[in-house]
Amino acid sequence: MIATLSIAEAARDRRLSPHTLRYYERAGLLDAVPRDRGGRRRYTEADLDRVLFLQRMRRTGMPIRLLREYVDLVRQGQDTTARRLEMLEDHRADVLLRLEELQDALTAIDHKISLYRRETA
Amino acid sequence: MIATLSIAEAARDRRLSPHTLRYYERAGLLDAVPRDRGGRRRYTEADLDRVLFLQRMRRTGMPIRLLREYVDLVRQGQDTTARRLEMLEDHRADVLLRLEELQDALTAIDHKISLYRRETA
DNA sequence: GCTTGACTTCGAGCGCGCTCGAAGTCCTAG
DNA sequence: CTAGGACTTCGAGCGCGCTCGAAGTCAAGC
Repeated sequence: MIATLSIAEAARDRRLSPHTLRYYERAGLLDAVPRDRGGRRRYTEADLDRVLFLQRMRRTGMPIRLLREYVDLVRQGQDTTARRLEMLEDHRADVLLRLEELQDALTAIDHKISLYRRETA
Repeated sequence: MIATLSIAEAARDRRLSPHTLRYYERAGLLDAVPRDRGGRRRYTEADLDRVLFLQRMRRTGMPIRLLREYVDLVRQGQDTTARRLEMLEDHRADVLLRLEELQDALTAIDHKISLYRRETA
């Protein structure tokens, strides 16, 4: 038998709150999480993988709305892969742009820091 | 005489809205912008430089609250440079962290994209 | 049987960063 | 003198992504 996790365990595992896990489910980002006899959620490895994916996308700025769209496509099955690929490529371009922005800002910050260091010394 | 810009010009120049420029001023992020006889703002180069700085910091996720704190330190003068340096270093660490996150996500996205490409082909 | 505590659903609330719109002022051109 | 348009202030509103709390349920341990 495979191990499943309670919401508290899953939350600890993925370093987010049970509130957020329920919110993601409500928001349509997780397929109906299986329940035990008492109606409590039992997270499977697949659920946790999905959460990991969501976290990565969220951290890189993909909005919930688009994530829901993507997840809906996954639910609709095989013939949506082209559209999903397109979404991933779009997001990839976004990430590259933000990488550039961060690099640019890093340069500026470093410049300013070195000015301050000189001044303070 | 040095050129100054109206709010519309400044906004165009910095690619943000007049609303946002006023908001930044209200939020204490810009020193009182000089006005013409009619009470309308005239942005100096120094103002635009400040805006550029703010934009860079905002784009890299520094909250308005911290920016106000920083700007307040600038207003307080020379003996706050140590604290300002500290803030910049803190933010720098943040940026590095987010760079790592982005890189990590990029790898994951690329992996997923290549899976989709294989599947679609 | 009773308590405890981790869970459930639901709707409301919050902090952030704008974004907008109403109402008024002022300069310029005709 | 008038109309137009770009500005002003002010407060309210909005979209996002959680975050929280109330009220109820359920299973386990004593």
